Amino acid sequence: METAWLSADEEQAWRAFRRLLVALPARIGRDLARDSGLSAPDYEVLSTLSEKPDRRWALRELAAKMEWSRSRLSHHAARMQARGLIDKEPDPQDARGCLLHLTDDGFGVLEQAAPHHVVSVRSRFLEHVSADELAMLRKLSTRIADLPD
Amino acid sequence: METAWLSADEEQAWRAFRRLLVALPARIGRDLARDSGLSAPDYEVLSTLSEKPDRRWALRELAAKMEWSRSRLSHHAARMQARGLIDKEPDPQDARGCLLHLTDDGFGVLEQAAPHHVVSVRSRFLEHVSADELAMLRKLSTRIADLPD
DNA sequence: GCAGTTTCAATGACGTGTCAATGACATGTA
DNA sequence: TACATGTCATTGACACGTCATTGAAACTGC
Repeated sequence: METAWLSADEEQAWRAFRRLLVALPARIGRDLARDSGLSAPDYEVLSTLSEKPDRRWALRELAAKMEWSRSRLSHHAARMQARGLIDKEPDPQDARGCLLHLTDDGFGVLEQAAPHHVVSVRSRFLEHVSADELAMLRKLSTRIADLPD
Repeated sequence: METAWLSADEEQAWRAFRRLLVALPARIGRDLARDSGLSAPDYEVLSTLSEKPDRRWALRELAAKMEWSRSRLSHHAARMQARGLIDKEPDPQDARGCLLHLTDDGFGVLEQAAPHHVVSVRSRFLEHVSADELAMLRKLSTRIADLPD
């Protein structure tokens, strides 16, 4: 296209950053699948559920916490339930709602997965970033992610 | 899970960065779909094809250039062909291969899309990043993306 | 209490990406 | 030349995410 609407610096930085945006989650996701048979979304659901003492969370609240749509979580929870990682219970507080509950199997899979995942995040990312860079990246990420949608 | 295997700083930076990794492409992709009816992959295919003077590129070469699998590009090209954005021609150099060719319609859609997309990238990202940050982000991105898979 | 509105989870259609398998063709080597 | 191996695009099965819709239940104001 050769649109001159980004400066050369901006263009190159944006290109490089887009490569990272694609490559990093792909690599960490592949590690996770290979090591534990989980997808990144699986891991996110399991680890968020495990933060609650009773391993139970209302679907709508879990979706809000993870910034997922309820539809997405409903689909994903159905697939994870079919694999025995979580199960669903009626919400005693709200008959429209449901609770998602981390099964013992799901918790076991998460416990097995977590250390591998940490190694993956370190070796794919953290090891290659200085403390200064990490601090800058955190500020930058928060600033941009917090912009309105 | 409360795994203590990332320091608090690392944990927070990784969380913040993951939010960005999800939110930024989603926002820019939604802008693109709203403004031009294109997905981000559509835009990437169209703009890469348009870089060639004759708007033609062998599928395998285009896939390599974009770092896509040939399977992915084959699927995507079929959908884009059905919408009239590109068409396919036999490769005169290699009877196994095929050339993808940007149609006039596809080129028109790209020309209409490009300025909106640039505004989107600016307002969602570049405007909120200082020159120093951008330089650091570029170095960091290149360093990590260039790691082996 | 009741009607209108909002919120909940579920669902189906669709576009998307990955993986493994396939058949067509190219290439390298005896 | 003939055969083995590699590379090409395609295909089908599956997982995934979005959007629009649905029906049930909760809230709201009267």
